[in-house]
Amino acid sequence: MAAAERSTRDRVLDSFETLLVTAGSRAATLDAVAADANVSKGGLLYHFPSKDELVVGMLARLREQGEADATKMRSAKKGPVDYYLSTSAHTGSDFDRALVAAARIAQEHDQRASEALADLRDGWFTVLREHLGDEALARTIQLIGDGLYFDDTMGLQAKGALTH
Amino acid sequence: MAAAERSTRDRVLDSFETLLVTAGSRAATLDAVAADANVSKGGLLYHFPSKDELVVGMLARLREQGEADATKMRSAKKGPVDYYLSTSAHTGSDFDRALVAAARIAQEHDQRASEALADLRDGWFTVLREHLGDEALARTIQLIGDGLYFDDTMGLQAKGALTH
DNA sequence: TCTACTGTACCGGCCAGACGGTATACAGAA
DNA sequence: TTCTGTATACCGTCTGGCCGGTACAGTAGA
Repeated sequence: MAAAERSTRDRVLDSFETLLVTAGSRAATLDAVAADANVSKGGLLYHFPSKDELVVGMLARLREQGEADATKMRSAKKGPVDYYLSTSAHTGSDFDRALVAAARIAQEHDQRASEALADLRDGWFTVLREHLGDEALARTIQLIGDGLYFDDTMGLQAKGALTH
Repeated sequence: MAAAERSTRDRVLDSFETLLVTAGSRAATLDAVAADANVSKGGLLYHFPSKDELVVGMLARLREQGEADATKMRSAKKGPVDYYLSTSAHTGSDFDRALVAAARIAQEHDQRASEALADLRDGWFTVLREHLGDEALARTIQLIGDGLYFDDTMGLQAKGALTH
């Protein structure tokens, strides 16, 4: 208990994301989230008064993570393209999980989630275009990244990966 | 009622897919599907004794559509690559809808749906590799197609599309 | 008469959310 | 330094509604 001093609030969001990713939105019920986060239902609802607030909180955290990622991408040793493609495939990071979780929410026609994801993609695209100086090429790189990401989140796994 | 003589069974599957795609799996309830298909709940359960059977029926139809698509791809005028990429972005076809619907189901960790999707992708890959004679290139083309597809199903829309 | 339904009535479980507690910490007053 | 008040961070139960599924009686057309 000394290390890993994660707040209840963060633990709840972690569990919400994990359930969304591993079991789908149907399974991500308040009870399930509370149980996974080792909080009572009442405790969960203290931090997030409704399920909708849980979504809002998750997306807010995603945006923070996204800004941090864009910064890392800009200053990556091997350059933004390599960074982008190598992190498009599943890395198992918290950011990854948040991304997939947001995608699940977006599918239930949630406007805010779709916007958050679109904004993230815009951010990456901006960095790629700045670096490459070519809009069409930047778009193609992004499509390949999307493809890698897609294959991975779908559990399809592209065997002959482009990266490495 | 003269034209569009679609069977009740097919109409139910259509509605199930449509609801999955446009509103997510949470919204695709038996009641909602029945209402959308203009069938009573009893009528729906006459054709599909359980929700699970609805999934099975949907995947069976998807596989049929998939085989037809691979055949069309092989004999496409402008070649398989053009056909593949131009149909990766949303075409609004029944096949498209079935594909996205299956992806929604797959996300709720449904093994059968994941398998059906993986088999479809294998089929496309085989055609691409046969035509191109290059495994790595075929894989890259498929990734770009996945990217286009991903962007589209996520409602992100790649503005400077490759297939314009 | 068989198929393909309609419509209604029901049930058990699950789910979001409401609500009434409880434990702890800290602050100011006496 | 003890008493009182208040805020924070929870716990656990309850309720009303929805969802999947059952049951069954009826019916129109081939």
